[in-house]
Amino acid sequence: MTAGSPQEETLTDRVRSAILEGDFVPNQRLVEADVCEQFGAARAAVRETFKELAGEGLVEILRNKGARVRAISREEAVEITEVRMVLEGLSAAKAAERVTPEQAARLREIVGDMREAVTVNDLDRYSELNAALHAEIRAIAGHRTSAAIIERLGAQVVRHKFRLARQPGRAAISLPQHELIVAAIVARDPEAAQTAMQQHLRSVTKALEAGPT
Amino acid sequence: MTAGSPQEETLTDRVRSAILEGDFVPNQRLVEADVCEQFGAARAAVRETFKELAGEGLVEILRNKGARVRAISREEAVEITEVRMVLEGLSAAKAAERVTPEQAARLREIVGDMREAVTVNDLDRYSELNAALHAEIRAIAGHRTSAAIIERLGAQVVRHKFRLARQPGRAAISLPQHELIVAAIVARDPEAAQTAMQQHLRSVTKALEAGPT
DNA sequence: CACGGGTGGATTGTTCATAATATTGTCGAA
DNA sequence: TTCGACAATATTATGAACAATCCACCCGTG
Repeated sequence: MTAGSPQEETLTDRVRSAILEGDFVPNQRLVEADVCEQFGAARAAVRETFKELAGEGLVEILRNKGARVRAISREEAVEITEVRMVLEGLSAAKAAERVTPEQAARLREIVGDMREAVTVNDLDRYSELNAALHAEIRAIAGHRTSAAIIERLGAQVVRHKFRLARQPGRAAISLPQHELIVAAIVARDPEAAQTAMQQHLRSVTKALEAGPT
Repeated sequence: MTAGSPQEETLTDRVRSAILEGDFVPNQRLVEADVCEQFGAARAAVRETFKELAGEGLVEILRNKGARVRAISREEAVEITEVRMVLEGLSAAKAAERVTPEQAARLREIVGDMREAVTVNDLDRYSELNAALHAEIRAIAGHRTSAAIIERLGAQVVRHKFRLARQPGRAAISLPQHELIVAAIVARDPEAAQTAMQQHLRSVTKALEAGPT
């Protein structure tokens, strides 16, 4: 998870990336033979990959009908964000307990960059930094169980997140929330960190519910 | 999830049950050929099953070395319980928002049975009712995402939970906590339900940490 | 007796062929 | 024309065989 062995990229990773990159769109059928050819793999391997990704919630398998990219409804995206809310809250609390001065500096640095990205209105960069900040907090928390689940859930809602980041004024709203979170962690205040993170994601939930279908 | 189609039990389900029942013990190697014979399945199917269960965290696969039942350390059990803490807290809060009078009655009934089980010192029954109560709360919450994760995590720690339930006085400690949770849900007080549930699981974490290695 | 290397058995990883199943298109009758 | 049964096709599910890899044991040597 942190820095696993540099072994070759597995087929599952490649197919997952393809889904995340949008090479396969939601509800698209994944015909085994086609995927085989596309990735130069055997059918058995592809089948195993589908089962694996089904466990991650990225594809769904219908008996005798094959696999397809799972489409995630807005309701489900809200549920997922609610779960992330409490898990990232836990993560933030743990991070506040364990943060070192170096890590604190790193957090401040990221937030500083976010602030700048907002002023120059660079949404892509802001989104990138947002992901980096959350990831850094997870790393500081050192809580593998929650980190793994958060990442898995995050993969399921990439599409929704993407659209969300493009809502006008979204960055301006979330920036102060991020500042609050980092401030609490740096101050080593677990409870404040947890509530700050939860409020941040609650606002994401709200935005999702208000957004397009 | 709730009452899916009555289709035949899949191989994955059967192997998962075998692990949960203890037919396979932690760290036991799962040789493909053996499992094939034992369940009368083909190797390809067994392989797929292993990949699937690996995704659920029940088995681990070592490249070119096969699969084995994953052993969960006490530290990991604590982490898992921490995650369950916040997720079941979310679940309890949602349940408090949505509970109907009939459901409230059912909750009270379960707690009543728990109380009785404690007086007659029937630990098995208490453990059973405990699971039933938590499941009922999840059902009331109607939050599939969190329910699925909670159940997956619960499967990983069955062994630890089993030992925990046997600690002397454990039931006497957790009974009032359960009463508090149900009271909050019945009173339709989400925040109280959430904190009550979190405190309950926090005590489980404590007990785990204090328990045997 | 300790150590290194090689060899044989066991087990996994991969490929291909075959059977089972669902879907789609076609034809005929009302 | 429209509906239903039936056949053709596409796709998945299963099974068997082959190749690659790892592991433990054994033997020879210093």
